[in-house]
Amino acid sequence: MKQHQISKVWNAGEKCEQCAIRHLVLFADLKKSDFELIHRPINEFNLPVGATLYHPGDRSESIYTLREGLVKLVTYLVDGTVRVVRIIKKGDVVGLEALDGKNYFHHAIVLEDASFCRIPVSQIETLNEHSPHLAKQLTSRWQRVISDADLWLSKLSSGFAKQRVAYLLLYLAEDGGDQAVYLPSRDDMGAMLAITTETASRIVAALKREGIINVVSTHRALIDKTRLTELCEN
Amino acid sequence: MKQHQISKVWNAGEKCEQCAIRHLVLFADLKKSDFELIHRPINEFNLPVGATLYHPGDRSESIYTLREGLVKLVTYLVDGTVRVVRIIKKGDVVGLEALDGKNYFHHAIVLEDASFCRIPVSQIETLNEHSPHLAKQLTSRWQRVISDADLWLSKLSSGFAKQRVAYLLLYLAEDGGDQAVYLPSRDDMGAMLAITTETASRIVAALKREGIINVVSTHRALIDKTRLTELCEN
DNA sequence: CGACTCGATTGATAATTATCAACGGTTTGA
DNA sequence: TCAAACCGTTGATAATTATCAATCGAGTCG
Repeated sequence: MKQHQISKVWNAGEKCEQCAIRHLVLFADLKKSDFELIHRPINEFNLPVGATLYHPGDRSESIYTLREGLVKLVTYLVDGTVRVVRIIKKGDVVGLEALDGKNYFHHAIVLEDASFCRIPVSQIETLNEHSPHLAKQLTSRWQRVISDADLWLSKLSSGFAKQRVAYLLLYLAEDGGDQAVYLPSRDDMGAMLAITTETASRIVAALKREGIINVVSTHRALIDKTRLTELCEN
Repeated sequence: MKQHQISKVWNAGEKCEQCAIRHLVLFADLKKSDFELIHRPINEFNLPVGATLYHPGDRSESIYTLREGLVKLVTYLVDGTVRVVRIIKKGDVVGLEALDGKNYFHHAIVLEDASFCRIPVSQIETLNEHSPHLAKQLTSRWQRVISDADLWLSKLSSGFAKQRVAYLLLYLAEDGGDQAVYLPSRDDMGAMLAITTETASRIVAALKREGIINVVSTHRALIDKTRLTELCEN
């Protein structure tokens, strides 16, 4: 049975195509014998919108890759204010602090039905001793988190509210082609951009009136990237 | 001669005490024979206030540890706005993006006379094959950068300007004991906190009047941590 | 020494955003 | 089906911050 399951993962090219594990080159470079070793304790699971993957302070023994869906990382300030400090997109890794032996820092909350792959830290450590490729990929993951954080600091947390909203939408649209973008609740937008719910709402409403964004469902909208980009620049 | 120099570094406990390399455990765990291999190409150098360590886009072949001094990492937005996205303190590592084969992302500008230790990426890679301790330390460094970024996002980029200033001063005072804190120019404060120079100036001036901060030299001030903490909370 | 420059400060005013409040539409559940 | 809850929107007003402009003080240079 286990053998069957492992083979399934091995062959599950479709899902793994988007899986961060795939990009971590764990799959590409290891022999099939290693493969069993890797994948046995790794498991996949789903969480619905609103669910919590972990809370701050939770003991961390795994990192997670997001196969599908969207997740926000949330911090509460002493005065009760909520701040979303990061968005985890499909293919991203969450909970990297586990690799440093730290407890989780944030609330990780599902924004869109999510599918995760849980990877025990012990597994990563074992693999690190076998292959240098994993280390390279981890480096790259860390780096991505950092440059993302820089972007949030520079573009999503300064300037006029309207520009921030524009940047946010463009950010959410990244590597999503021309598909409809995830449109956060106005509350979440506020928490992401350090503005109030009302301000976020006003701006989104205005953008809708101007035809720059077109809501197609509760949390999906088509956006005019060109005009949004213009908004950012002036 | 070279032998002499190497021995000098080997024995230079005083400076290395504060050096990130020390914390990276390169020194602690390696044999003296390895040590030569490590330290030959590593060199130390100084830069004065205002100097630039690197520009964005510069080809990166080294990471740097800051032995002494203070450095800011700066980004320019498309509209010309300047944003300081990070402060590098004594013992911190700068330019980690080099390990991911990326060009540098920011302007790294010296705020207080700085002493750096340049470590070629190739050296890191070589060492990584020898010792798992280095990898651990690198993980830890990355983690620190990320949690710092989270702090900047949550505390230094939201809330009222006065609170942000208070947080900034407390942040700069971290692990500095009761010594005088580095007091940035009002321009830099603005760029760090996403407020204008004038607002920063008004707030600093007010804090001085209230006796919460006491300027002892151009860029040094004594601060009342207790009262600053209170400011953050209400 | 005096003119000059630079950074900090302050004032007056405008712009932006927050706050408080109300309303409409949708969904949920009794 | 109706009430309740929730979310988004909008209005009116207050608070905060930005902007434009001027002044002050320290330090520099001819």
